[in-house]
Amino acid sequence: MHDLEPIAARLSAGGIQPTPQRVKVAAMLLAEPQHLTADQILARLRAAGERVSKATVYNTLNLLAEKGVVRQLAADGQRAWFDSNVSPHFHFQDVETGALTDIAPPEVQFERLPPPPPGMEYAGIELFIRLRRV
Amino acid sequence: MHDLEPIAARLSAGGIQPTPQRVKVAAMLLAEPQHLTADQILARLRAAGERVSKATVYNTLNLLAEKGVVRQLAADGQRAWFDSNVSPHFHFQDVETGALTDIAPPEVQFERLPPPPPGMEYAGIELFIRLRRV
DNA sequence: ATATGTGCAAATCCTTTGCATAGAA
DNA sequence: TTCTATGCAAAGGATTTGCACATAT
Repeated sequence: MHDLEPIAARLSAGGIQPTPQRVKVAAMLLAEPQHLTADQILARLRAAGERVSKATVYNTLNLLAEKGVVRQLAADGQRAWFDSNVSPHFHFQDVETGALTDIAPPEVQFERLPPPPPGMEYAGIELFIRLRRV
Repeated sequence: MHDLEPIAARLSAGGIQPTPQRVKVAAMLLAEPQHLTADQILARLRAAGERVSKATVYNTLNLLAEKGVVRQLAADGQRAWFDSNVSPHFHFQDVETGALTDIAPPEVQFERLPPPPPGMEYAGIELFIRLRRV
């Protein structure tokens, strides 16, 4: 793992103290556009020889999501998925494997969306298009 | 709890053997348009004096969802939500409380949607508009 | 010094499973 | 009878928590 400085900078920019563990967790997810669970990230860190605890991985991912450095997805009712891409976009999901694929924003255009109820405002839009094999 | 006959009929129509427990579980959810977790349904059944086991509630809800009698939602990464409304519609979700509210289909119109990838077909669309207090 | 972060194991929450019993076809 | 459903408790997976230790400010 290299190029940790820009990752550390992104954490700092998000108001997160860039500790070595946090930078490693963030770097693993932000390495490329992808969707990973906490356990997958932990496994990859371990496989890469890094020593990070499970608690720290969870703490860090929650913190990153809260600060907007990564995006947390509710893709299934069982576990949280973390998306390295925080710009607006949508997802295909294979109903059989659970695999997630990005849909670029121009692929989805809304002709109409409801106004938020009184006293509320939009906090985000999550669109999943479930796919099955033909 | 009354009017169980039409519920039993809906189960039969869905190819589900309408046992007393299944009818009670289904009746509790289908009583009105609502979104409930398995545990909420179990608690309400118990509060109503019904004796149904947790395993049966889970088994039944999974079966109902599989057969299309109810709809299962991945509204958060922690637990499954069950929706009594199986006709196409979308949801608001309060990011703070997790509460779900229906959005009627005409409120959302898509000007454009991506075609499914080769060899795949649409299995459903799930749209959550997250809301926060202003 | 004082705040904050980390690691471990235990605890918690949600869901499924194994298996004996009960009920339906 | 024979197949299917139910209930209980135990097991399982994902996540959080408590607390002592380590690290940063």
